Amino acid sequence: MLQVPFIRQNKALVLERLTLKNFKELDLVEEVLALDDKRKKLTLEYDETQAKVNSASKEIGKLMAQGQKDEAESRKSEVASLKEKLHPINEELAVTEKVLIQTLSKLPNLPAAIVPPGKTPEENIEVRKGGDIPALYSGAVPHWDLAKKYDLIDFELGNKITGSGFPVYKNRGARLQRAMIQYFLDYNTSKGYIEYQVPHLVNEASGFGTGQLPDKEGQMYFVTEDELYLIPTSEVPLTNIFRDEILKDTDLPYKLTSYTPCFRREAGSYGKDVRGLNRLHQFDKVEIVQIVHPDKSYEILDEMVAHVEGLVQSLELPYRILRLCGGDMGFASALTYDFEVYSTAQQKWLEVSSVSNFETYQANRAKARFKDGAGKPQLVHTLNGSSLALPRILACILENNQTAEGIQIPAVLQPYFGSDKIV
RNA sequence: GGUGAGAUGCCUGAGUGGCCGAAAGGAACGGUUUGCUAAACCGUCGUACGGGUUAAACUGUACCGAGGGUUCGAAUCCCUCUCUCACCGCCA
Repeated sequence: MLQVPFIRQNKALVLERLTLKNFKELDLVEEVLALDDKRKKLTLEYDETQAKVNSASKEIGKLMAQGQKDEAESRKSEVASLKEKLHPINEELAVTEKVLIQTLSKLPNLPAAIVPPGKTPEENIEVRKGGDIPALYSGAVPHWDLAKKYDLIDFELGNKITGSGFPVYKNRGARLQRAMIQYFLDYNTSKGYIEYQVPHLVNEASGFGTGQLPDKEGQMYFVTEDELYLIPTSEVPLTNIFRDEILKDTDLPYKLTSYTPCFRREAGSYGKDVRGLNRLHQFDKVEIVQIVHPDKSYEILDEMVAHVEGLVQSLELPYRILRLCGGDMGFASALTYDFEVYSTAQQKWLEVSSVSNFETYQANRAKARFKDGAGKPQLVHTLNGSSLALPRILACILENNQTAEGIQIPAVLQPYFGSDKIV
């Protein structure tokens, strides 16, 4: 959530930045300010009336102790009339506060100064690229054919057990997935990230804290009976570890990593985008999260991008790093870099990581704070990134490394996989 | 799932209607003492939203798991919910 005092002091900037994010409901800004004014007015009114009640009550107590019953009774009736006023004020205040939060929640985060303008993925800016796109082997086929040929993934079996988008990995396909998880986690922990295993279902407060709720409700699977959501990414449980916490500034930054499956409904996706491993309802991902001092977050964002880049490079895959334009960014993000790897057999780039700085947007929703030098609570900045999402990496390894003799396994994965080739 | 007990500040823990935003101890932080460490001593040690101020000081309101109720007045009494613990049942 944006902070109301900030909106108040920087209204023009807020409107300009929201426009860059291709946000249309600009009237909401004015609405938020009006609601906040109303909230303040009602708060004052309530507090003043309640103060009168409190002091009268104290006096009644004294009068009773002194045996001045008549005087006490008259003060009682005075309090009663004050309380009649109090109830409606209180109710209106509660409604106003609720609507304020609801309205404020509809405003996305403001894009950082260096976010390029644009509405579509075509307008993202390529900031770096690396690796060579290999010449296409003459007998090359897409990964879904390779998966069948080498008996690595059974898509039909997933259809039977659950539905489309829930593939079954088997044999060396399953082994390769496990090898990647292991390697990615080891890579992250070697750079100071603390490994976590977190719940795969979260409550509503957690969904709100990271910005998935209420807006992206349809993206998450919901377990009605227990009112829990299946996580769309481990960002949600990891970041919510810090919800309603006041941290010590000397403990910052917190660096966390976790492997979890991720569940996404992907309602409305269809066609060739969902072929094979390209877009799934359940997939595996290793995530990195940092909780940092506001002064350091952009420096740390760069550090995280470099961290993920090192991981992609070690897999020897052709990649590019994009700075997302305003219109392509996520709701809660202030600046996002996407990593894409090139799938030779499909001849297209596939997103395998998204690294973002949320500044105080999530922290304000989750009330994640630290005590600054003066001992005052201040919102932290939160960042996260995939390191990495597995299915598309798997697709690219299979497609790019295929030869007539089989599929070559990247050197860094071989110790985990137990072999250098799939034949 | 059943039965019983409980939920107070960073922690332990007192508080059963007004003097309680909350005793006491511990931890932590700052300082004094000390050759260093330890000990001792002094001080600080909630959050949110308002008012106020250049900023402070100061000040109002709320919060003792959450929500509601009784009362002039609630941490304290009542109701509902959530969670925790113990025992039983079931079970990886």
